[in-house]
Amino acid sequence: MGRKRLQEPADGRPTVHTVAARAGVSIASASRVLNGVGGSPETIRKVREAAAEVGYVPNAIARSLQSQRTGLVALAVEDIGNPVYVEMMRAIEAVVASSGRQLLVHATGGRIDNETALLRRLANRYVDGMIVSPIRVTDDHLTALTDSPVPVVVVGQLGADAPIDNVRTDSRHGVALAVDHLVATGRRRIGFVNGPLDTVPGAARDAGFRAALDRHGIPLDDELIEVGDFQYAAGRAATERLLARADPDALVCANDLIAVGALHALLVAGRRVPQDVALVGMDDTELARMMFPQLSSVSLGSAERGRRAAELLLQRIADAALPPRREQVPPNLVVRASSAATLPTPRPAAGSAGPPTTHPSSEGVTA
Amino acid sequence: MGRKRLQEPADGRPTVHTVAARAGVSIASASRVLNGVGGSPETIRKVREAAAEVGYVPNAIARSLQSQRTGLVALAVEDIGNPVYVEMMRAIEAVVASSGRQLLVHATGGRIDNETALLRRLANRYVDGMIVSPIRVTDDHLTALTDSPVPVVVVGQLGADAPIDNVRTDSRHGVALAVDHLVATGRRRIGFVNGPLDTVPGAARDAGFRAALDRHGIPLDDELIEVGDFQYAAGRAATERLLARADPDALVCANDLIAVGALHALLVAGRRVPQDVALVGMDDTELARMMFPQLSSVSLGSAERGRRAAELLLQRIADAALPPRREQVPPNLVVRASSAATLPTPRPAAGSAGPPTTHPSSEGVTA
DNA sequence: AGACTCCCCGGAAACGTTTACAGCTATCGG
DNA sequence: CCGATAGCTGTAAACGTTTCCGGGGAGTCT
Repeated sequence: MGRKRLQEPADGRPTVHTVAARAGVSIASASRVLNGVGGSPETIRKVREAAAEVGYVPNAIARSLQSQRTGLVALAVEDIGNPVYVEMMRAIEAVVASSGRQLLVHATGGRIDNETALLRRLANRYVDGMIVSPIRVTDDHLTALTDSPVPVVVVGQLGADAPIDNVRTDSRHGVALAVDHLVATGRRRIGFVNGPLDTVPGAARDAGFRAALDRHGIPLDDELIEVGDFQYAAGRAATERLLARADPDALVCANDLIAVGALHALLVAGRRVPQDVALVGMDDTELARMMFPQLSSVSLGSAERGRRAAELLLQRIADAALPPRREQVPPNLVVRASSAATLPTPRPAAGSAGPPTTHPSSEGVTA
Repeated sequence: MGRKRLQEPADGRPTVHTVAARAGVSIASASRVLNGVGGSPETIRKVREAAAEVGYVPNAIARSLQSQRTGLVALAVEDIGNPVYVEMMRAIEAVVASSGRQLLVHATGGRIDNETALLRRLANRYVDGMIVSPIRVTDDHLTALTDSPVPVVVVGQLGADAPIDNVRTDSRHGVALAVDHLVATGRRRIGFVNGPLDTVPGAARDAGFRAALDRHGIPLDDELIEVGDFQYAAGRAATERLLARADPDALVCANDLIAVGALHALLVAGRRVPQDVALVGMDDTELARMMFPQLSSVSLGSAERGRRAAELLLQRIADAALPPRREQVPPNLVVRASSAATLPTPRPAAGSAGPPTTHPSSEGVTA
């Protein structure tokens, strides 16, 4: 039994060679049995036995090299602490795990160079595919996306013509839902706390807010608009600035973190929510339900978008020849205590673009 | 120039063979140049040029197979939505990234089988090391940990004798800090909302609470103790149950999510915080600062523990022969508005185990 | 009984990289 | 002028797996 090459690595971990030698079969047979394809009952027994005895576990890297797939899928988001991404991640992880793959998470911090570097690194094939949710999109991004050698799915807006799988929502319309609701419940001095205007969601929400006010014939008051970034602290600070110069009776916030900051600022300033100021957040994360009062929020279907993105990605991994697809998840206003209709003269909604679907709030305000 | 094997893969992506052929050198020379080791000026030029022309990117998997390291580090935690793990993850990611590696995140959902499966899967070497923060520890765990073929660092308590790198805190003492503080500010009917007692942190915190009351000579009232799991909803429900049968003047919660749930329940029940009930959470996550009033919380140094764990792991990856180490991060009470001393007869702390270090709260209660 | 089919098995190639080894050239010192 | 040395280069092995292919044995059908 002359063996051609060293079969036992110095670190003593068993390989398929070890198992084969011990079972007295060829590595080909061993491999076949271990993969459950073929093998006579006798060899199956011998190989299984030998594998169990030496505690054989196949090496994932060697397998990947051979099969040209790693079983890994990456997700790149700006901020892993933002609950909206947590929800998205959970949904993605569920789909990815059910396909027997694992999820690799990158936090980009929203830095462009970081993101493109990540995309370019895809070329080394450490991962089978990637889901990315950029908040800023540059040309550099687009080229990196289009000539990525592994499948990429984008969550969020993208240039209309880019031939890249893409699942988006309509946050313009989302803001409109919020404004419609506030107007319908009698609010008129509606403020807006947004994220940076040079981000895709920031710009879309700004446009949505202006359009919605316009549609209701409410003149735009720049004093009622503030901008920070998409974080709690910025939301709170922005709201403090806004309150220092204006007196809103309602506030729309570009995401839930900002809304939580705004709530804090409002309460510190002695405003009652919703009696003095109604508050509507965006993303409808679990954070909205944790607050007191619970926050109304426009769901942008983050979990659903995540789920769809993961499915698109898996399909594309399975078949690279698929045409690029684009899916859209509609926004959906969830009304809770923070914008309950407590103004003296609430009027029924009129002329709003489609009746907002509302989930019943689990609780009202306890006065 | 007869070539021995097919050099151009069907998918047309360049390999080191492509580059070598194009540059007119051997693959060994090409590899050497691309790795920046050796090569004459002339070959360096030719190879660099050829690589640039074909857009060569080395294949990470093949490299891993050869070098026996993947450049990946895994983190397994129960719930990726819990802000305490987000903070820990951020710290770990920072360390890991600065070593040129990437972080792979697993959510175990606290299910034992899930966790041990993950540990056993390590045997296939898809990752260079792993940080795991189990909330339950079984014998199965321990054996899986000890005979893991790749380095593992545990964040959290572990059997005293287990020869595994381990960074822990003293949450018993953490609870004591909270109780001391509440007693010192005049509270006597101190309730406790804990997580499951069959988890390591749950058991430790329970023991800490009982010991602290005992130390202060306060009789234990089982009516004032409730148990849920470590989530917001459970904390809220548990607090509702507690309030239905008892009348605490303070509440210690086993983590911040529970504390947020408790705050919600208290406010819904019409109790003022901190005037009627003082509230102290645990973990000191950003959530504590987001609430109104801001929550006092016992920091267990999650970021610090994460950072240390990552460093231990990297060191062990570099040198497997290191003796097992154990590090400890002390808890630290941060007092904020939710437990401000507003009772009529606050007395100074006496006999408490070491003066609690307190960060000044960024704001008081606005009455 | 012979031919054909089916299945099982082992050798060897392949995935794409790094690297030990040996051969070669050129330079330098004696 | 010759031997040693240093530096570069190419061949080939190695990492651990899967899979193609050809050979052989057993079973079946004609």
